[in-house]
Amino acid sequence: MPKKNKELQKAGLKATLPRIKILEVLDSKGHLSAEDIYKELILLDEDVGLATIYRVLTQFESAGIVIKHNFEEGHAVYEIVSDEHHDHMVCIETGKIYEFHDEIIEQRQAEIAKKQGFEIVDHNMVLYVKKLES
Amino acid sequence: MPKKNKELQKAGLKATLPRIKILEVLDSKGHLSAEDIYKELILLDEDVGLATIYRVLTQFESAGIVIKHNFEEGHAVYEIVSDEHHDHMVCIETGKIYEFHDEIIEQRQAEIAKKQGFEIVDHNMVLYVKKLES
DNA sequence: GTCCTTGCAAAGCTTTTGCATCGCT
DNA sequence: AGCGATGCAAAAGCTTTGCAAGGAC
Repeated sequence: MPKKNKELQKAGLKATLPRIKILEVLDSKGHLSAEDIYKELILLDEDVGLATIYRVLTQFESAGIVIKHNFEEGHAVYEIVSDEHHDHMVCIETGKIYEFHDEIIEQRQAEIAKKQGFEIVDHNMVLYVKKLES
Repeated sequence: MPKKNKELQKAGLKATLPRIKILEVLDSKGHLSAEDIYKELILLDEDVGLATIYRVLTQFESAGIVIKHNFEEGHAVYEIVSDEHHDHMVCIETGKIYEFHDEIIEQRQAEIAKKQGFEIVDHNMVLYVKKLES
């Protein structure tokens, strides 16, 4: 449990209650918007201001603790950075988010960039899908 | 030149001056935000309200005339739909947008979705790149 | 003439910021 | 104690909407 404190201190951030709670919620629930986290914390009887959540998420992003995604719903969603990179698949019927990783695609992307004289700094790939007829 | 009128009528939209002008600007300048188009039209001495541009772009999107992209700059950018699908590469140093298409990646994406019991409805792939050291 | 479109202003949403208070270390 | 962090409320984008006036067919 003091693991999260270490994580925060390593990033130069004081281990405050709001920050720890936000990390915990992200850990257990995955892909959330600032508002989602806000509501989640209210359910847990933790009174954290929405502004604080935005500030903390921005700091976490700079520290490399979370990634911010701009899927297309008019708001950003955040997730904890895991060891291995992955991309996302969003079901347009259920809104559920699935993760996947494909080395062949990653390699092609690097080649494509290189062919034009670039190197990849980051990338973003989202597949919008729906269940196949059964 | 009456080509744009036909295009609009086919979509069930009256061929009004604002709509024609917006199409022309998108045709010549590529990837633009609503604000970009607004400024561009002012330069051309065409007085079109920003709200109209948003409304027209939304209609164009529904009609399949333009695509809306949510890159990550806090605003959407639009481009005319071309015959062949393509993805984007954004240079983080210059902000320039490059287009590319890769059949191998497209196939992998379809396979990945299928393996999980889904079919792809749409997808979004953006590579953020920078120039290789020369 | 009818119905769709437009422009302006106002409202809506997500996100950011100012400032006094509070809380880690 | 000191300085960073928080909360509230206000402000700042981008985008949407209501409504009266204007334009296409």
